[in-house]
Amino acid sequence: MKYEFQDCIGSRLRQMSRIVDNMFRGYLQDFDITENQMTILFALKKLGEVEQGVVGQLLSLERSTVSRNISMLYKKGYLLKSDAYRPHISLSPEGAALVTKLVPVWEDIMSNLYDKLGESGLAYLKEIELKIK
Amino acid sequence: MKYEFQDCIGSRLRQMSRIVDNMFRGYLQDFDITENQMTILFALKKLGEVEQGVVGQLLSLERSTVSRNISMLYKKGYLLKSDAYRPHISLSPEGAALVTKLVPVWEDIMSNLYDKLGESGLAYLKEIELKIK
DNA sequence: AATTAATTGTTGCATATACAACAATTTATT
DNA sequence: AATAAATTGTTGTATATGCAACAATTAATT
Repeated sequence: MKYEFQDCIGSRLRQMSRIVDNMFRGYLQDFDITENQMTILFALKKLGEVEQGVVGQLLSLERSTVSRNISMLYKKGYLLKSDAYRPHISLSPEGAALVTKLVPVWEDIMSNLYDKLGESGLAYLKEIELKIK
Repeated sequence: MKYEFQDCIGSRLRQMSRIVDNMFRGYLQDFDITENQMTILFALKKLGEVEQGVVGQLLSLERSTVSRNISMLYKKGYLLKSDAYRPHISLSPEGAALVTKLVPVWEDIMSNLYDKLGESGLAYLKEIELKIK
């Protein structure tokens, strides 16, 4: 056997993701949203007005997943949606306001993670990301 | 703003995990289990006979998640379970046989990922893992 | 222009995950 | 030994994810 079970890259990425997500959740306790939803709001802040598929493309999320995530954020009032078959979505004023409120919290999380990872850790992460994508 | 949204470590780890999990799923199409379930079977192969909490500890999984994951694998017949309140669980003969069948497939996946990541990528991953845990 | 093909979004179904509340058991205290 | 405290497992609820099948629309062919 070339590798040991504990080397499994899939398992380890999943675990790291869980650990970091747990940390995010701790910081987001007082907010109406989850870490995934925050990611989508941040993405839309950058993207502006787009078809929802663009979000999936950017985040490697399956169509159906995007559909439901968007739907939830829409129900919460954070999104605008044109009423075509493929509606363009964008942040509502409430969504934009929430992003503004979230940014400092997110920066705290990032600082916390930076303390753990260091400059080299960030560079390593970017390397791995490039190679995997 | 110190960081850009696309630098978000949580979001990026989640995405990398999704991408790699998708790849795993492709390889596991002909098997009766998911990539998560495979991880647990592999863990039990190493652990032997343990309380299920040990699995959660090892993989950073919440109690309730472990409970349900174990329950599913048990229903599939891959686990043995003593009938105490905190039963000791272990691989059943079927589970052990499945692990044996899975190993070469898993090695293929690992090779594939190794081709992408290289020796340095693996080292980077380990570094990040150490720093985050 | 009409038909065919491809794309995009939604819904049903299954698994994965965490939190909260609870139940059962084990460990500590007195 | 009896009671209190801590630990462990389960179940209800909510979100996250992907696949398959379908519907609606758009793009391509003829």
